[in-house]
Amino acid sequence: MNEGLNERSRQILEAIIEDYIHTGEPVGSRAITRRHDIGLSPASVRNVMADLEELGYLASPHTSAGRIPTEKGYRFYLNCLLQVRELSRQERLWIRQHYQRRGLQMEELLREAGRILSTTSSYTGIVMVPKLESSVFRRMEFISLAPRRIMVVFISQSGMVEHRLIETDMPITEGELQEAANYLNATFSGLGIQDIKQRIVIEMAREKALYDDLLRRAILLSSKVLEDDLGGQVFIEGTANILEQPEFSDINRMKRLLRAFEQKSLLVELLHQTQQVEGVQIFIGSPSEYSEIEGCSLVTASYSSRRGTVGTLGIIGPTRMPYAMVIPLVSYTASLVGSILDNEAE
Amino acid sequence: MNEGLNERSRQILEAIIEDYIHTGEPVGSRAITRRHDIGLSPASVRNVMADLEELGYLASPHTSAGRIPTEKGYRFYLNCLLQVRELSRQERLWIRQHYQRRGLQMEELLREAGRILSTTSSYTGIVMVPKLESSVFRRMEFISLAPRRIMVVFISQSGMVEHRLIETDMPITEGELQEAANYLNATFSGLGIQDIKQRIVIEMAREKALYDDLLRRAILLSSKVLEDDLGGQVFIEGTANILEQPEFSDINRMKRLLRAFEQKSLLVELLHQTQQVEGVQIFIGSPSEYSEIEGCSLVTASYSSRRGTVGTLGIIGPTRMPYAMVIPLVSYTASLVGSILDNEAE
DNA sequence: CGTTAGCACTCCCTTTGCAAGAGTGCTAAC
DNA sequence: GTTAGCACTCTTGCAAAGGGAGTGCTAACG
Repeated sequence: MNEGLNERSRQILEAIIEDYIHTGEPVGSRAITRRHDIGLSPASVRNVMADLEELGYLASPHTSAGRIPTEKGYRFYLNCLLQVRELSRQERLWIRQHYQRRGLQMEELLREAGRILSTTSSYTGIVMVPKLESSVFRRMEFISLAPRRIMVVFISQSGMVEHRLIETDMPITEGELQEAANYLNATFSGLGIQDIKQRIVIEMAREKALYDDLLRRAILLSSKVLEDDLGGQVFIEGTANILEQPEFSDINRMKRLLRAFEQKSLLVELLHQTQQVEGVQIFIGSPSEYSEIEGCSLVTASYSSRRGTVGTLGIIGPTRMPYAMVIPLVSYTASLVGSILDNEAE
Repeated sequence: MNEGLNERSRQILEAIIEDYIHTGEPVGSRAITRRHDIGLSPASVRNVMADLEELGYLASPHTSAGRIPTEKGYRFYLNCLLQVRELSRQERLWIRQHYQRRGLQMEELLREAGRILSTTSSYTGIVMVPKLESSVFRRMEFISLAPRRIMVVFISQSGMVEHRLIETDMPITEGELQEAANYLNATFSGLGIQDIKQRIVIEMAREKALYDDLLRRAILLSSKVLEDDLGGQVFIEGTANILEQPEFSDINRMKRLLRAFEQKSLLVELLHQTQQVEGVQIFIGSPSEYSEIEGCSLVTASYSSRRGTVGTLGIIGPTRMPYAMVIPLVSYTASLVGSILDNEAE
């Protein structure tokens, strides 16, 4: 775990990273000795820094600048050096106060969570709406718009609402629709979407065996509704915030990041990856792998309600980020959102 | 209409504005004589330019730069000089092809329209979803989530779907809800929301006189649903596009614009203002009035379906914008969206 | 033998000065 | 009325110079 760094090296590495997080400037040996009490002269610190650079934890932008942490440096810092403090009671209270508006719909709640994450961190908040896949069916309604055009409204246990338009091959009357809905609601209510999909496949297989025409149609309808992935939307709040960071004074970097925000697919992918994992996840954008968010970190955590709905939220900011503040914020927000979802759905 | 400018001044003003729109650089007298055939020497052009500057149509960034159009200059250009060509059949076809995906829900259609506006203009597309106020009621459904918690799904004639959560003072059973919905649907279907609101006020007034408890509740429910403004959302698509424009190499301007995009309220206000007007509207952001979008222009047009739903769409870009291309694009898009809405709602 | 002071060196950043270029406004001639 | 000529202004680019910050090395110190 300590990766062969002795106590002194670790201490100095930590000092450098924390100073760098604080100022954003490369940090030199003298600055360290001034700001931290390590009982060494700048020259000694320099020796250690040279070692750390050789080991790949630090880098220097040019010969006569100070050092900045590398990706590897950050990783080590996050794994071994950083101790995340818990939020104090006051801080918790302060965050909780932002969520006071009750009776929010799920979508609004999550958007709000993104906004709050963004403003309290002064970075960009990012919330992935739960995939319907991961939720529990409550009810669906069919509303006939035209003989062959049906609006389907779909509600999950946790209060997610999705609607979509489907077109049928044959006209269906309102009455038939109503019956179909009743049948489906009675059959599927309380089941996970995954299970329902499987059930549908089975039912479809013996479709011809169904003597009841209506049931057949109901099954067909529901399969149409569920065939596309619902949900999985991403809210990004506070885009402008992150651009205040000095690392984005480079206008091209800024544009690249904005494009990535607009695209969203990259973020969806990343968020989805961390979905399963318990606790706070930190993803550091490397120039090689995810160049769009080079220089950025994603701090995320999954939230979930008791009903099993699962989504991810977090913040995205420059890798040079006060993790000691951000990590508990994200973690607490995730649990808060989870419990609000539980309450709201009652 | 010609505001006292003689033919020559107008010709030169047009030449300057068009050159400026094209290059983005202040344009000097020699450049004019080279690129346009006006049979005058640079010196003569200079005289005219000095006059135009005096009259407020042009300005010079500094003594020895060329001239750039002022706001007033642009206005005159738009009113008197610019002749908007119609789109060719091919161009229409080309745009139409982007809208091929059928069966889109209204929301998705409008978002898509924003995206298409953005990519074809290479500026930022902006679409205001119709205010529910302006639409015609089709149907609502109540879905009971908990004894006192009801999800209301609201559908307009043009296929807009809104849902919201309401809480009631007293528990209502599913059966009662169903009856209430039936009653409201029967009573209000086909009426404009405005009318319905009035009706509700009247009904509420004689609430006590209603012996039927259920009807009273139904009215109460519907008033709760309609009390907040629904709709009026704004989609902004292609933010990153506009930032490619050289006028936004100034990073602060860029940030200001992004903040305005995030805020949206300013845009909602502007779009709402132009809602009533027929045809393409152009709004030029002035440093005095709407400083957030200083240097930007909004080119908008209302779209409407036969059912009376009305929204606004358009693009936002730098004031230095090829209006001859953008205006017909916006205009055609508005009519296209209108007619798609008509078809989709059938 | 680890630590430290001293010092030369490197590199960035800002300032300064200068020259080139573009465009104007004015005046005088056509 | 139009145009050529010219002095003037202002920006832009470039190069040189100076200051500042920080390093790496070496030699001395405890």
